[in-house]
Amino acid sequence: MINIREKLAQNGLKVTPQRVAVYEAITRLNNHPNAEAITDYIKRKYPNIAVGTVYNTLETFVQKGIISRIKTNGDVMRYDADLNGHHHLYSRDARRIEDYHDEELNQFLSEYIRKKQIPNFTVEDINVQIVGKFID
Amino acid sequence: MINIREKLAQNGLKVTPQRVAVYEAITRLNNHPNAEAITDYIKRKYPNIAVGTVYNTLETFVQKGIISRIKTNGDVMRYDADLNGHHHLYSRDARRIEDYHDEELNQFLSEYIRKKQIPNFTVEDINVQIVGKFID
DNA sequence: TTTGGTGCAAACTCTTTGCAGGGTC
DNA sequence: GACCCTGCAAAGAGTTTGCACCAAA
Repeated sequence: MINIREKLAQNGLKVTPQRVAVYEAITRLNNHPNAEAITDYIKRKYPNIAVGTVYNTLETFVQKGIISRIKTNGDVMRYDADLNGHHHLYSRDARRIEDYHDEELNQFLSEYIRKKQIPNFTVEDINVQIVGKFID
Repeated sequence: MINIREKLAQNGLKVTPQRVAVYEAITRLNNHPNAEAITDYIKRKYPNIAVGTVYNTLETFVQKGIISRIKTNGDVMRYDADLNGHHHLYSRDARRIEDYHDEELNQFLSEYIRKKQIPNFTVEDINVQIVGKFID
């Protein structure tokens, strides 16, 4: 869990209530929310926040590496505040996305890919999507 | 390489020039094209095809399992006609997506995940996204 | 004749952008 | 005051939908 105020400062970004709220919304919601869910959440506390601000903030955060975008089926953009290497479980339609932490898998994959040496490509990150059915 | 006419028939879909064209566009372009690229490609041959038709067709194909959607950063929907288990190399901004075939990796992953038994989840498919830099 | 499927255009959703106002160093 | 950030509203891009027409079984 990072301190968002410090993180903003480190990146030369002003610490504003909106930015803090956006970051907190993502961590609290922790369902890899989209911009709408984030905005709704924040509006409970700051009813005046503008969607434009939310989108701008999210984009800034992604650029600075404070959060990351999660790959979806292309319908909406979704965000993740957890930057520790982890993977995701997807429902078939990709509406539901949950974390899958597996250090053993991480180890194996980075080692495997390092050895494999993909031609004309420099690997920066490896993400596993496990698609299937959630059983509740 | 499947025979699209047969495939359509098997799925109770009428064999129309548009449907065949959409399928061929995806295989020919083979850059995991979006609807726009597919439409542009088809228009060279059938200038009258409607975008609505392309979208409808793509959705139908995905539902029937004739093609699949590729996960993106949420900007646009992109499609893949190759249903054989394979993975993808992504540029950081996810604009460029290339195939990564690796049977050894497939073997390992399906075996690994099978053994691992993720609670409350039935695995149907595993996809690895390798994010990094293409060197041309 | 009934049932899809297509073209066209309008509608809708999600995201980006321009601009005026406000806060902060 | 210069700069950055925000709210608001409009614009833009991508996708979906409704409807009339057409073609094939």
